[in-house]
Amino acid sequence: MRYSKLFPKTIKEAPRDEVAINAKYLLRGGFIDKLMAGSYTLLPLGKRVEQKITQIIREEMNKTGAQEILMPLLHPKSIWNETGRWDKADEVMYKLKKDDKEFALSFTHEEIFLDLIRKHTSTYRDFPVKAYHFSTKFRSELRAKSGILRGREFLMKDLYSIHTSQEDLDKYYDEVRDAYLKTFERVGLSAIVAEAAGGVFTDSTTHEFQVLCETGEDEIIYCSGGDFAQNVEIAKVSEGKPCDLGHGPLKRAKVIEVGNIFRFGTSYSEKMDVSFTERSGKKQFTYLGSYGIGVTRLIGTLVELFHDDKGIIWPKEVAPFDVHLVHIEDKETEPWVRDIYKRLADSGIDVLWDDRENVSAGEKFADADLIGIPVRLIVSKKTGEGRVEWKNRDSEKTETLEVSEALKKLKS
RNA sequence: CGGAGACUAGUUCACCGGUAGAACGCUCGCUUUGGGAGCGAGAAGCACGGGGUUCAAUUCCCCGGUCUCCGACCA
Repeated sequence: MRYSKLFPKTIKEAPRDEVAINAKYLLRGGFIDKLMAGSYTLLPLGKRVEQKITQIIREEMNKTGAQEILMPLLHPKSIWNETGRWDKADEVMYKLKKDDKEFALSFTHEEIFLDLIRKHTSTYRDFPVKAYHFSTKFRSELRAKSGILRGREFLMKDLYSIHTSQEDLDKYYDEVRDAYLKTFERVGLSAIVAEAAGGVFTDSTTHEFQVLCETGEDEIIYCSGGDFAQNVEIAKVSEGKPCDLGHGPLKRAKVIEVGNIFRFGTSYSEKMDVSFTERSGKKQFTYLGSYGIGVTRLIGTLVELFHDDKGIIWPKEVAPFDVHLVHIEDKETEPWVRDIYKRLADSGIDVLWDDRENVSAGEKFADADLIGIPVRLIVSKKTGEGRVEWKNRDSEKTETLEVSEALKKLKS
């Protein structure tokens, strides 16, 4: 991709009042655009990061046997009345009325998934079913804030699973838990699984995936040995107490919640009459689980965690491009950079080539730092024909390499 | 929804009771090219909306809107 063609360009100054680091850098870098508080467009760069994350999640979900679907966002009032959540979740739901019919914009999909299941299953042989989708969630937050971390409309991956027994649900629940940890690890985050309350979703205890971050809104009490973590909202112990397994005192820390998993048992199935015929011929209610990962929030979290005073430092796995190729303008060197770009692209490397003319070297460096692609390659008179200067975004060290060496290094 | 701050050029800001300035960005020309380049020329704003005070309001006052922060709230 030629940077000269990329829409839009970076912005030198962040909007005046913006405080959240993720908002500042994502807006300045041209990853997102704000329509209103809590409502953002993912621009091409942001969309690329989202696609990288989405693909990782998809791979991990598929490994658990889940299948990808896409459920609607506009829901009739009737389906929400079946579980009583039309009234119970009134605060978070966006509701609309048109020609005397009432609708809600989706803030979750348990009801929709259960409706699917009751229409398309009948016997125990049809279970379990595991389906997920990536789609927008609408939540009427009292106050949208912290940039992309708390929007009124955001992208989420939600997975639903339905089983014929609590044991089967529990087994899959643990599987998803591991898949989530793997997913977060792959995008560059180390998540802590914490016990929490279920809010409008369930009265039973749930698990949240929390990432340590000073700017987070949640707080957990946890053991650094990894055997205990609870959201402070339900924690019955306090920091400083020794943990049971002797890993030293419990700590209290600010965190960002990037995912969560719920076990509903038969509570929703009973209300919606989602049942199956078991071997004996008897009718039984099904067991529901639901599991979410906030995709847009994940992008914001990565920026909060991985940046310096010049810009973003994307983990390799989710960076919008593999390489930021910077050409320091010079007629003589133009064929060199053209050739190098082609060689990189032909080897399947995603390259953002800053081909702008009449833009100083300093400005190109500053933009490269802001955008945060992990590897910066420079082509100039100084590097020489067929050679590039390699610099990792997270280091000050540079080295000049033959293109073939750089290619080898990129492939490894 | 309560509290605080803000709203003036594309952006960041300044000024001011007498209808507006800078920087950056943008356009054109020349010159430049290893950390946000230089010179010259140019385009660009009825000052968030509405009301009030005043001879005169972008400026003071009131109402509304929007944004940011704090709080309450929260998969």
